[in-house]
Amino acid sequence: MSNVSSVLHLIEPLKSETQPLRFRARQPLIRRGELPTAVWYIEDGWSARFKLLRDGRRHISRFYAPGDICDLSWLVAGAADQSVMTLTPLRAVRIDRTRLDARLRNDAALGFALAREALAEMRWQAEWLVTIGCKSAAERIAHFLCELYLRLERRGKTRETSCDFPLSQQDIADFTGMTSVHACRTLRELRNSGVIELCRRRLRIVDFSRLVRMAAFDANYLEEPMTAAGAGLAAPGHRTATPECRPAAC
Amino acid sequence: MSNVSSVLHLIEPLKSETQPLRFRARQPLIRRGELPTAVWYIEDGWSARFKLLRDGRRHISRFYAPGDICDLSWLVAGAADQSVMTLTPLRAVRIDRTRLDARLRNDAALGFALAREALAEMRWQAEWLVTIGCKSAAERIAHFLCELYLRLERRGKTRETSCDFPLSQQDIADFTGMTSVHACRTLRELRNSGVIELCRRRLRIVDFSRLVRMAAFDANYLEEPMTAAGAGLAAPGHRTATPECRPAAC
DNA sequence: CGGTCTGTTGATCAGTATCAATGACAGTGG
DNA sequence: CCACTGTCATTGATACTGATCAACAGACCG
Repeated sequence: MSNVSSVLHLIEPLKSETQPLRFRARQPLIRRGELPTAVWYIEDGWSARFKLLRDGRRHISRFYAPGDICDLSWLVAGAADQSVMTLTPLRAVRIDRTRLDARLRNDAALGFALAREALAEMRWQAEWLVTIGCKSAAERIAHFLCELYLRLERRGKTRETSCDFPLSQQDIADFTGMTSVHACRTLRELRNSGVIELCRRRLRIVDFSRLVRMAAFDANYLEEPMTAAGAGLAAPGHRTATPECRPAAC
Repeated sequence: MSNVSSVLHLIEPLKSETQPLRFRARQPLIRRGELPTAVWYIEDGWSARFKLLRDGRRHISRFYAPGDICDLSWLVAGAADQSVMTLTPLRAVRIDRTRLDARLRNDAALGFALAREALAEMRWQAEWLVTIGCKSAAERIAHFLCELYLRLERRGKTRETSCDFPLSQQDIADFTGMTSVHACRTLRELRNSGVIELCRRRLRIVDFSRLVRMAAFDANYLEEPMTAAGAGLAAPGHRTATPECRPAAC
């Protein structure tokens, strides 16, 4: 993902065990409140970072797919404030936190790479905040599928136009902020309209450009035209601000 | 904010200008798609990071208050993917990006501090994702007010139990993912129930503990009891998972 | 002053949640 | 091999949160 010196490359010598560890599905990798002693480089399988509220509501704030590191935020001191559990059987390499932490204090290249990685993650989260914050159920799910597919494609984890998709509708719902019932209906619409196929834990993107349009998604973040100044054109309606910050709707 | 060597301390020698710069209210600090040439240490005033969708929907993903750096994510290469505009008149110190970037490659302490800062920001965003993703309008606004007050308190920007609050209801709405009309009604409920006072750009927390309860907020992240294992107790209803990840509702 | 923005309230509507029931399927143990 | 169990996807009926539309008053500003 990074260009010159990725975190993955730099932490290579820190892998504690020669053999990656294996976890069964639906096992906790960490529980909220625990102190992480390591981060995991995920070679295979999926997991989810989530939080439970007292009344049972659950929200998933992040999925980890093969190639992800789970979780960089554990490198700041203190207890994990969200839990992580595997969704499928998982194979992951353990990277000892103490050793990584110690090296970070001396190795500028590693610190730089880690900062870059963290900042990139921040950008992704900021984008997803916007999606959760103001898009419809259909847009949220379409956006999620676009993004997921592109992420897996960059890692060579897609075949033709399809990829593994081990998530239940409950998982999708908890990630996109809706109920599983509504996720079900929304997915059905997407399938009925012919933009995706989804069965037996496999997702196939039939019409990517249409999915992108349905998502109000832009891989290069093209949503906002940002014409030269956008000035001089006021937007109508309640959601209006001063001209220089509110280009006209289109 | 950090303990030993904060970013703020480390970037001290990088401040490009002796005098901080001033901006008027409602001016763009950056527009989406532009290449940032500096980050800003905000001494006084407020601003917002946001994104506009084609149809005019706006979502604010972050407010910057005095003491914040706007924005760390600009240190990764490439164009800004969200815009930032001032909400009030602003006084900020310019920190040249090229110089910061150059120093980052050699200075392990700076890289470490920056990484810590970025990771802390990630954690905040992940928490806010949960809030936006699964809480009610009243909970979201209450949560926001709790958090804002605590953040300002840490920086000594509160007096008694009150603080400046220059945000319009439209700003609050765009941040918490609702309409300004609904934000208005929700704020009114909070005022009517006597937990806050809010007038003439000043917020007063009358009953903090009740506000916390209304927010399902926990400053120390206490929402999830995370009893020893949480195991053996299945939760009812649609939003159910395996026992080890789903402690009973309460 | 006259325009613009903000806060406010009321009436109505749409999107999504909730509740309930069912069928398909996988895993388990007798 | 088959009943038993639990999970998951699905559908229908209904309820409710929050959006939308409309109108107006006060504050602020040129």
